[in-house]
Amino acid sequence: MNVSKTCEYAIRAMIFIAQKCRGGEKISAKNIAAGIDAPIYFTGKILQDMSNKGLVQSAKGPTGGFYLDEHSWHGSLADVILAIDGADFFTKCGLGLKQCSESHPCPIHDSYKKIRNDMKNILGNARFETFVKKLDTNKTFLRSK
Amino acid sequence: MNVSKTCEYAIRAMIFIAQKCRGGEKISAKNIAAGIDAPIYFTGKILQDMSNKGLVQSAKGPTGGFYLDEHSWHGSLADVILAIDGADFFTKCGLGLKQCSESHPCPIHDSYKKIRNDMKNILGNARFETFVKKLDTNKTFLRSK
DNA sequence: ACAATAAAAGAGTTTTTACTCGTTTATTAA
DNA sequence: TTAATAAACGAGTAAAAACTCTTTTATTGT
Repeated sequence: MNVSKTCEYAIRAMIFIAQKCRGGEKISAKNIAAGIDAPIYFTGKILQDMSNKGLVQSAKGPTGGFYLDEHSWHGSLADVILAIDGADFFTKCGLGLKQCSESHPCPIHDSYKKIRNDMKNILGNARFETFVKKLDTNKTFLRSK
Repeated sequence: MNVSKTCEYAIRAMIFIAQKCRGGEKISAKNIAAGIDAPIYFTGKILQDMSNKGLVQSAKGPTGGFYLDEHSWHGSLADVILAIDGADFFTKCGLGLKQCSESHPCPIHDSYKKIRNDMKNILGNARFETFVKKLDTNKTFLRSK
């Protein structure tokens, strides 16, 4: 999974917001950083970027913070990766060839295509809503103990 | 596939050497770099490292160069990744959590484990010998047109 | 012995990614 | 109407990854 660290933080932040903000509540960058065990200022920057890209919504001032509108709430992990890291994850050659296609394939083209399609499916179907319940019941976690 | 660019070059170099050196011939760093369309000095450095790690064999002087002994020849892509990038590729959490296990899993632990196991299998069974024939007959390529 | 060849070694530079921090702007509630 | 709060913005620094280049060492064929 060649996602940047930034993107990992973004995904964790996204899932965390989804969990915490179902009722329309907002949550601050500080609390998000704490909740996902990520560097605070850096998390702030990432959230700013995510907000610019429409992945999350934000409001300034006291009672402000980040949240998800209806549309964002239904998004998937694939959306985050695409927005943060770009299309490379879904399109780039497994061996880094600039040119790699059906008609000019690298040696691992076929097998890599297969696992990548699996990833595409998994990530595209991994909606934020999906994760909330297990987080609530402490069956899954977004940070270390 | 979170392999470094260095590792991509290493894999391509490895496959290239396998193809070119079946009869015990040796091939220079310069020719390898050309054959896989990689920066020449950098390729030299990577080969040096691969040689130190026993992934490839080398000989100095005229008629010298890189080649594969019996053992290296039977290696797999997984071996290269492990030697160059370390175990992270095969073990690290998909969301970058320091602590992620069956008993303390991240939200995508299970689905990520599945694709990672697929990758493990594919990469572990991808022996260099496997690739040679298709390269010979120009059905696959290690560089752009 | 020596010139040519090629890897090994060492010490860089450049670029990208990760990460910080002070200042400004918007919003709220007292 | 002002103090407090929180995001937005700008301009950084730090660390890691990618990449270069010169010098040294080993080997070969002449």
